[in-house]
Amino acid sequence: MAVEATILHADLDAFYASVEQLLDPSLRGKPIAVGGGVVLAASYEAKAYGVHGGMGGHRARELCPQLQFVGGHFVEYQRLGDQVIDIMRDFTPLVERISIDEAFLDVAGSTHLFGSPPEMATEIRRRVRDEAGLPVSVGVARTKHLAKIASQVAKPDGLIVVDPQDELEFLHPLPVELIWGVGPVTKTRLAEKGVTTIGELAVTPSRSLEHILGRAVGGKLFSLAWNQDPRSIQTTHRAASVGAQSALGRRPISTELSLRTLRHLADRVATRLRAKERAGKTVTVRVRFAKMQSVTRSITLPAAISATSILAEVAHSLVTSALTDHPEEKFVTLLAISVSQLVYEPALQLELPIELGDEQRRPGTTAGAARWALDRSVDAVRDRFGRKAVGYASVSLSELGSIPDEFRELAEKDG
DNA sequence: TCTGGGGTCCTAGGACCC
DNA sequence: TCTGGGGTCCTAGGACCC
Repeated sequence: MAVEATILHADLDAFYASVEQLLDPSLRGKPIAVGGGVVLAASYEAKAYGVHGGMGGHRARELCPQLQFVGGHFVEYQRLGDQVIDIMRDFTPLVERISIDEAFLDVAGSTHLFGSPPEMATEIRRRVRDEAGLPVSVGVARTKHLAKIASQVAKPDGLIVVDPQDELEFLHPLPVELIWGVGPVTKTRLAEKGVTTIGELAVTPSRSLEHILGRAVGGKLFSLAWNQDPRSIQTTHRAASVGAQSALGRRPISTELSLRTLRHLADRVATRLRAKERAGKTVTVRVRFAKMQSVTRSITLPAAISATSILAEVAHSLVTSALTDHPEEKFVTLLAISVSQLVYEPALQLELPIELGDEQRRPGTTAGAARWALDRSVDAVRDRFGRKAVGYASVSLSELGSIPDEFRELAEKDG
């Protein structure tokens, strides 16, 4: 029996920029960039000038003087992203969302309802265009890996179906960097060996690839070059870590800056942990110095934590250790906190309001539990009255960086 | 190309245990 | 006490993804 291509990969085109052009018709057809200091997303008109996500705003203006920078409508991004995913769920429950604007679908079980996979892909594209007003590219293939490559090749606003008997004909002429997992470093290492296409990769002995790239990467790339991809659609996933970071420009190292920034980051991370009813045992900090080189320090604690103040203290001690090891560094350009080794930690039912003093006086209550209880009460207040209602420290965002918090919640980098 | 934020996975050495 | 082999956890770094 013939194997069918039933995996779809759908990817909204230049998502943030497309939303801005949808909301403001005067921006349509023009080169625009979402962001400011850094380009978070560029419209296809801007990409034609070489502008792409992650690029500094200054450089982008050099490439495209008439480039128009627009602010972000973050609530709209989330709403439209959700709406598009909901359209996909009308075709199958087997939807794996991998970011705000991208998802895999397995439609093997719904062909009797909606027709062939290419017909479903066409209908999804039509509905996303009609109902959400956005262009979306779709790849259809037998494996996730190939479906994703097909959607990238289909961009912008296209559809590519790879029949199972044509897989290698489609795959082998393409450049290696289209493979998921091949970035600039791997691309360069392969190019040094004369390998630039997936077909050339496929005929390179896998032992040789493992020697150049390491066992895992080499073996994986060899398999993917022959379209061996056993991954299935995963409809649920739980995060393995929760983190936050803050770019600082170029600041002289000081305890004051470290404490204030870490307090803010710890608050962000711990609040999200508690919202997920998670706590973590391992705390990792990253310190980036001038010239962009960074070091990490981590510690695994005997118990999982989710309290803001404990996290801030642990992070501070780790950062201090990193700075002590690098006395030659005079500037820090970024600080980051991440918590991993997560465990489930259900929220206790607490009576509000909580008096911290009472908690501490209660027999058998540790200081850690008291702080945790304080954190929970702060969460509750914020739920009701908004984030700004309660703050641990008077750290304003303008002091920490130019990117508003809403940007931090949504990660997209295209181009 | 002078760089924002949130993640995943892999490697490698050392500690520690059996 | 010149001494093997395997497994697991911890830590630090790096490549990559969206």
